[in-house]
Amino acid sequence: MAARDTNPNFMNGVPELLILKLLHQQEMYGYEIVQAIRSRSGDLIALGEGVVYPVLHGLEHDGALKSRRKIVNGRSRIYYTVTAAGSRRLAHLSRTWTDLTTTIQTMLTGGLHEEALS
Amino acid sequence: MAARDTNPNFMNGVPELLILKLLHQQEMYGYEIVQAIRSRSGDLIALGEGVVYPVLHGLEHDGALKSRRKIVNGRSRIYYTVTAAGSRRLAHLSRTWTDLTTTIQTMLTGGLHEEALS
DNA sequence: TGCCATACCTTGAACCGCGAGGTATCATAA
DNA sequence: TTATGATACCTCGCGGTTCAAGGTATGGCA
Repeated sequence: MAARDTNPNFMNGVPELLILKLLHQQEMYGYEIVQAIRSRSGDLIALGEGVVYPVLHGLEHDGALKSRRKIVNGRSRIYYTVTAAGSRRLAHLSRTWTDLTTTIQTMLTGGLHEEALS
Repeated sequence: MAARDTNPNFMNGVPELLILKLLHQQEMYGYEIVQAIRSRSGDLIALGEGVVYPVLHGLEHDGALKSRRKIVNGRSRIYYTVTAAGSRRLAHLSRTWTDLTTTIQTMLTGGLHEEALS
């Protein structure tokens, strides 16, 4: 429910971004997402369940995800998939994020139109 | 005063990072920093004074910056420079930030499946 | 005189991510 | 049998950051 109109509140939506991306690649359930993010990032990013589940619920509430219950090995899992709206949201978030980080990275390395530095 | 031991709290410290970087390049004062960030980022990043000044004070309090008052054209300015501790802090932050964003970018593009469009 | 740019500052609220805690089932080990 | 750990879901409240909005004061200009 953010929608900051000035800055995109910087990197706040990273969990949402990663979750949307994963689900865009394949159907997954919450607990699986927690571990997938951890392992695919080489343990650099470790989102707790207290982060992932609320994001999942929020995205579903916004119509970006849809879910279905499935029983596997006697365990109940809730699988999520990305809707068309979710895909759009992912594309938009992804682009914003890339623009922002690219800009920052440039400021960190290049600095500006002045390279007389060592 | 953060010092998240798990995740580096993602991108929270971006204002601090940018400010340290600018001051590492040259001595500047608060009002100037606000405009420098705005212009050098092509208006993509617009930090308000309510963000910049507190960060400046916090960094000085932590010994990462030192300041001196200077009168220019009858106007009082507080110029900040980076201390040795500040340089270390910048190096550390910068590295952490780059690692993190690189990882995320890889997760975003590494999918290598079908690609929708813009 | 009035207005805008400069230049500093603080405050309150909003927001987000986080850890801690809670429930329940299944597999394995003691 | 019991107990421990992994699986799998969930919520609550704290804390840290950012933000807009507001406040003070001076200088330049019309």
